[in-house]
Amino acid sequence: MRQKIETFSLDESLGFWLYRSHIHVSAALRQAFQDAGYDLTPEQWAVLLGLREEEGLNQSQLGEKTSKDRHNITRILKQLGKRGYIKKLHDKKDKRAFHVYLAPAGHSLLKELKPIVLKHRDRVCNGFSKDDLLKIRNYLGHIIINLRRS
Amino acid sequence: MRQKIETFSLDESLGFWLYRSHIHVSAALRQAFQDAGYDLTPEQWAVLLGLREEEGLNQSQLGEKTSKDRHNITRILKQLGKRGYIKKLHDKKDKRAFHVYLAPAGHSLLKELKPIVLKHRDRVCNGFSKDDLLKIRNYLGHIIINLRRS
DNA sequence: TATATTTTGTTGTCGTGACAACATACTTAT
DNA sequence: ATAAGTATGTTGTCACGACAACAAAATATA
Repeated sequence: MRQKIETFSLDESLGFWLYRSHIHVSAALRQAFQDAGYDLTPEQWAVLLGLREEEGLNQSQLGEKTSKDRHNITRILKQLGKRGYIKKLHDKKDKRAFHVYLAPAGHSLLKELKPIVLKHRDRVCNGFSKDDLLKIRNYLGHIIINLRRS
Repeated sequence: MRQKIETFSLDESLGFWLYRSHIHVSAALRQAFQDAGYDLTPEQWAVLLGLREEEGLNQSQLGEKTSKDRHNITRILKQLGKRGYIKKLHDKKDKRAFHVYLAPAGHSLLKELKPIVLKHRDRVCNGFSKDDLLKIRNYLGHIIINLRRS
């Protein structure tokens, strides 16, 4: 009769594998931007992408979409605004809120970065079938759901 | 004849799913520590765990093990040292290097946190079979390998 | 041996994630 | 209508990831 050994290690930790893989993917994208001469962080990229999908969101909604809290969204938008990639318009009814849009420079940037990001994606996904990618996505979605409600 | 549409979105981005799931898992662990009255970050936890597996590593090796660069290791160890969880001993031969060890308080802490971490792990892994977990680990390992060599 | 290169670790800066405190303004309850 | 509660956004602090610059010491090379 074998006793169950309740222990843990980094290599057995799902959370740590998520950390590791995230770090690597993020670093590779950062590097790809840098190599191409763009001074853009992966986080800024995510916000731009979120914006393109749904322009006119307010900052909270944008944060929800990109899994960032409003504090961080504020600062990331500040960076993107400084570079002229986005613009914020006041909500006519709600004087607290803004609607965030891509500025023309933002649209251009997305187009310019497209080949870089596609190349990066191919590199990350090398060796995976469509089915693999779907499975990974489902697994990760499952993990997130596991943590949703207290 | 259907044309292939080369586009991308956050939901189709593997990197973004990794980001999202990592953020959720990390936040849940941080919260679990906090709820139990421990002021410890998931990163500090990872370093302690790495140390327990292999005491006496120097900082570079510890960084390699925990996927952190030496700059961050320096500062995380500073935090852990302040709290008395680790100790650094000079290498006899190499005057630049340290060997890092768990202090008694560090060993105690690991024991105390064990049930919290196991509970967290069960929550994250809820609904996954052993086989699922192995597959996820392989997928994530594959991604990391894809990014290893330029 | 003398010089150049590499390795180990620290410090400082910036961007980001977590969090508290705050101001403003919208919403709900009484 | 007034007050209480809630939502939006900003700012500040700390910890961490990325990176540059640096010091010290080991190693390689001439």
